[in-house]
Amino acid sequence: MEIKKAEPIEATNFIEHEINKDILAGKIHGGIQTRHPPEPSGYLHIGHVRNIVMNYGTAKKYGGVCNLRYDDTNPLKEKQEYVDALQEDVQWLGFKWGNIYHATDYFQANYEIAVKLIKEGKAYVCDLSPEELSATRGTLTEPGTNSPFRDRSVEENLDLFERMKNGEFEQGSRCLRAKIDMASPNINMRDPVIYRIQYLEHQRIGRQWNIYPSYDFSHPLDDCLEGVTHSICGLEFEDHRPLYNWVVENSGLPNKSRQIEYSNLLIKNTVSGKRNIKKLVEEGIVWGWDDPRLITLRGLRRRGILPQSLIDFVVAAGLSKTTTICEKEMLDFFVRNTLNEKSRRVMAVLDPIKLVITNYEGEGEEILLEDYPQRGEETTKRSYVFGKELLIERSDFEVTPPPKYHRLYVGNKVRLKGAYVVTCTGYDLNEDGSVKCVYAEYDKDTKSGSGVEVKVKGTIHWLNAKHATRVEVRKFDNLIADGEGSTSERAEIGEVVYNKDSVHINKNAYVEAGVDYNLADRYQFMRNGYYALDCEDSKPEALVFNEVVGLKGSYKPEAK
RNA sequence: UGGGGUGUCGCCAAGUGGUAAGGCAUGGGAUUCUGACUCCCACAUUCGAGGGUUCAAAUCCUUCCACCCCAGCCA
Repeated sequence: MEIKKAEPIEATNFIEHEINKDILAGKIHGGIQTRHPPEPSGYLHIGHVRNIVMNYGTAKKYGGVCNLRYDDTNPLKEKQEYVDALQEDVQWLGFKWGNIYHATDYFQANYEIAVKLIKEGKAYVCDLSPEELSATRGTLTEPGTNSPFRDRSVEENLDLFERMKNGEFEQGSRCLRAKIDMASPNINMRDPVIYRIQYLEHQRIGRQWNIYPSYDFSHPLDDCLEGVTHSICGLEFEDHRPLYNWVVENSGLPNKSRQIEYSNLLIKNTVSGKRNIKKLVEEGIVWGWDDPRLITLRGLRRRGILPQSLIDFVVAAGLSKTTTICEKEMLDFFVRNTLNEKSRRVMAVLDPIKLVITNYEGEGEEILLEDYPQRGEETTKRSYVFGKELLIERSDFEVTPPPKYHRLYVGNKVRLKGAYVVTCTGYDLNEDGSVKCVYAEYDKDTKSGSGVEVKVKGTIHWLNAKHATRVEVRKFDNLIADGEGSTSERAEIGEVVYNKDSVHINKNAYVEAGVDYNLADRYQFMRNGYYALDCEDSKPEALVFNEVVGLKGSYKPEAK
């Protein structure tokens, strides 16, 4: 891959400002390099999109490269399943990595640097148990105390570390610690553990290693080894930065990567965070990682949300160091925006009532409907059948219309999308008082495309009762955290109540006959910004539609 | 009560001493064969609060307040 020598660009966020400063200060000798370092311990969700956009996007803007690196230093949590899914999801988003690396690729190098640190007296093997170690770490307000093993000789440390590597000791019995400062006000600097013993089957390298470097040790090293110039990560690592720098400085590696932190992106009242989502999956509260009620990439995808919307949303949300909790409406806007641009339109009726065109004679006639009206003249068209007996949306007729209602009521004219202008003449009621059937007369001169202009205030969508396919429509709500307040905004599991009725199944919806729901295409319902789609993973007859797209600007009877 | 961060419109967010960008949401209007889209117009005399420096401060100093993160051999 061609890598451009770093030059300042017009900064759109504080990270770019920082990078520009580094370039101007002459700290960058080649191109900009970043990395996307997920731990394969779960599926990607919308919060990760910011990280992905930052890393891949920033590298791209500078003409540099972003590599994908699996941060697989903890076999306990990681699975091949997640490794595979991660790549698919990043590709689905449309980002391209330079190379794929694994933290495990650097285990030998990490090990050698650890040995070097031991030789320099900067690391030591500690025999304290995890409990003992914790007890000597001190507290937030009190300093820790030195380990009794802190001043072991280099020879003894070397020997012990070698034997840890060879698997001679029990898990948890010993660890390698960096010798920094037990009195540091920053707890991360109180002789952090940099290697631990673990006899676990690693999803990638099996039982090759008995010792595993910790994140704090391997991450900065891997960054430097790989040539990363800027290691962009979450705010939670901010107070690890001194340790990051300590490792970089003491590694002896020529490339000095710099860590820059930014805040995470959350959506208000949604359950976010890999750990939280995982819990929902494991406890069976949702169907899986791709449950459409979830904000995982796969969940959003099954809801019909396109990757472009997510990227646009994240870019629009900007970047800062304050915790970003966006309202769902903001995401909705970008979802609508992309869908509006890309979806193929199709007529559908979610809650049907019959409309009879009393003066219509004959078996029916062909009409043409635009597939993509947003493309203007470029659009393809499909053929559909107009007839005597139609289905319309229940909400498109009112017995006693509220003020400013301009759809169907007795005496009112309305255009049937793509077909004729009709005048409502009457209706039948069921025994329970609900509307059974609506009657109307059509004006044969008003066919769409005929050039005859009739001013009507409403246009409604419809289906031919004989040429409509009954489909199951499922509506998914975000699985939301309970109510207001900072705790629930963060959507911590265990502290929140979930909306119970988050899936709405409507088996009485209809769409145009002949529409192929196996296509990986998006369809937009006729009015109100409802979108329907088939999703690859769902059953062919299942049509998912998402309310996330909202009902912007629809008729509000309460508004005068 | 230790350390590290953050506080600019209902929600995001620019701004880095020269007199408050933009997006979402909202309200109003135009247009419309989707009450969608599009298009106009409105929307912070004020930047967590109080002091101070300066001709001039959201930007500098200072005191205070609020919230977030850190005591895994997790990342």
